[in-house]
Amino acid sequence: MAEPDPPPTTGEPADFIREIVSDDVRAGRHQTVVTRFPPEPNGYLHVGHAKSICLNFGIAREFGGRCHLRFDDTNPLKEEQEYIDSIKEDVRWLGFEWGEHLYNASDYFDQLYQWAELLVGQGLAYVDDQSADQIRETRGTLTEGGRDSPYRNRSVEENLDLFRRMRGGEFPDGARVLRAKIDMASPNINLRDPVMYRILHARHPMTGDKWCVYPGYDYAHGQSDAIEGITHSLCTLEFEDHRPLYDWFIEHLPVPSRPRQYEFARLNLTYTVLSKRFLLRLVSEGRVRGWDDPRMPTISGLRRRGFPPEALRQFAEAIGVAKRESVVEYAALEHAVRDVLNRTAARKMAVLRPLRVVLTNYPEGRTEEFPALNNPEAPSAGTRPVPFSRTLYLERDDFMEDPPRKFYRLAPGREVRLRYAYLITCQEVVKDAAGRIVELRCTYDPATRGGSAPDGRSPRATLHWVSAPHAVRAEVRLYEHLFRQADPGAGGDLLADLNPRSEEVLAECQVEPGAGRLAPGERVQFERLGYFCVDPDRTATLRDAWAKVQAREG
RNA sequence: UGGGGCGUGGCCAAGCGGUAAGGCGCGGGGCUUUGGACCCCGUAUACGAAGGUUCGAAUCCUUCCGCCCCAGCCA
Repeated sequence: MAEPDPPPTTGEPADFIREIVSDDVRAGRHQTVVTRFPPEPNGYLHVGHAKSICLNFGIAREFGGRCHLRFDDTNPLKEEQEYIDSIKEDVRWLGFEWGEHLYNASDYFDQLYQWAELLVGQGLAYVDDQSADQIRETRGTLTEGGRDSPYRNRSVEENLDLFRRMRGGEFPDGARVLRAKIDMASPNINLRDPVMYRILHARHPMTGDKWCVYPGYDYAHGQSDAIEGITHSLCTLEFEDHRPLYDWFIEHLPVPSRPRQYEFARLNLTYTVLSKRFLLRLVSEGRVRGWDDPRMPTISGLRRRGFPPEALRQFAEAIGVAKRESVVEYAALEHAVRDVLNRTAARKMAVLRPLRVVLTNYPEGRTEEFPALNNPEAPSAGTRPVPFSRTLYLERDDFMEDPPRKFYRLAPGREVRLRYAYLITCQEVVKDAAGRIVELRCTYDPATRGGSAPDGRSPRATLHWVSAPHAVRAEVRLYEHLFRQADPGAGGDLLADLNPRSEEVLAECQVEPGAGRLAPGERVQFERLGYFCVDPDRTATLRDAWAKVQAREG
């Protein structure tokens, strides 16, 4: 569910980009602010993209402008329809809408081609017959300029002829490229006659077999921005060096508008890798179950994990936007998730590692129900009846035969409160032949119905529980970081840092009956355990599939 | 050693010459039928370093140091 739009921000701009936009608006440089989110459909979106989406759509919303969703589909070798579909779904899920402003760089291939011919006609672009290797060798190094291609000074006529024949499919892949004629001696490598078009006899998801020459990012991106009337083209830091080139094309072409590029630092998260290339590898090698595996930092993975879209937006706002490279602690993301879930997730009781408890003085066959708060943070959420009986399940972790100093929970001879029910006292520990605890025999105090004692005594601990005969068996999956290192790959090998215990499956859990009626995707808090989400993609029996969102405590 | 950026507490991040916001985390206390949440309090004489300008500098100048990005017919 998309949340309603947050109220427009007022007051001072929250970051340097909003400050720029704000100044532009105040100075009257634009009548409408237009931004764009330009993903390449070569993989699924991840939290890093969420930051960019929140920035671009957020600014558009705050300034009463609009944000386009534009697929940067200039490389048919890597792009697929599946990715296009997932990207749209993820952006919508995050709570943003592009309306009719859905575009593709490929929508502009005709225009881009015409402008390329225009540049050729002005002597500002030429066809180079050198191989990729030769171009690399003559590009120079970081400290020395490059050398002109022997084809650099062909006549306009010859260039035009060659370029048209490239388009016509006369040459094989890699035979020739179209290059912008700028400056082979530039200290900025991006200006050393960058490649504008390459020959690629490949079928494109949108244009099919219409083209066999495709524009590169540098040539396509800025012009696409100009065509769409983008006012502020926001991208990450690594494109800072490309800005002079971005501007060069804009200045030398009869484009309909004058967009400006601004760069900000991409998101880095501890215990996480945000590289589409690597995430693709995890998926293709089967190290995870798919792009939407709950352990993946993809938006679809986080969604399946149970992270609410509001939490991602809140997170994006909390971390800010700046130019300095930084690594945000995963705890900041978790905080946002807990903050949202604490006030929205319904509470349920579930026992992950059941320990049978028999209340020896509770009548056999008797059942009663206690009203339990659905959400203490939101009284309006009401209550639900939870069945109680003589035989219960308690969490094994909540009992210790020989409790250490600060352990407040159940122990032999000790009294604790069962949430919403009674105070009980452990009288006897039953073990099997192997010495393993199999059952606890306790007594309850009938006078403490509801959980409070008339004499005012109050146990240190309140435990969650489930009535054995009423419980629903469930599989619960607990998740940890995908990587065991805060900075995965620091040692040179990302795969070596994968956390072998990133997923733990508990098949014998017992949950209160109401938990069996939850809808797929619904998020709940199992009291004292953490937040969980009904896994929508699991087996037919929805109730036996849960994914852990947050562990409350180690 | 070319070019482009960046350096404020453990992690993010405000600050735009007038004497260091906020969030996360952490520590302490309160409250509590979730050891949760919530509420208090604490957590940078200090802003990469050194000089300089100024009544006054994290904010201006100089030099130095450190880190990141760029040599795809990827984006």
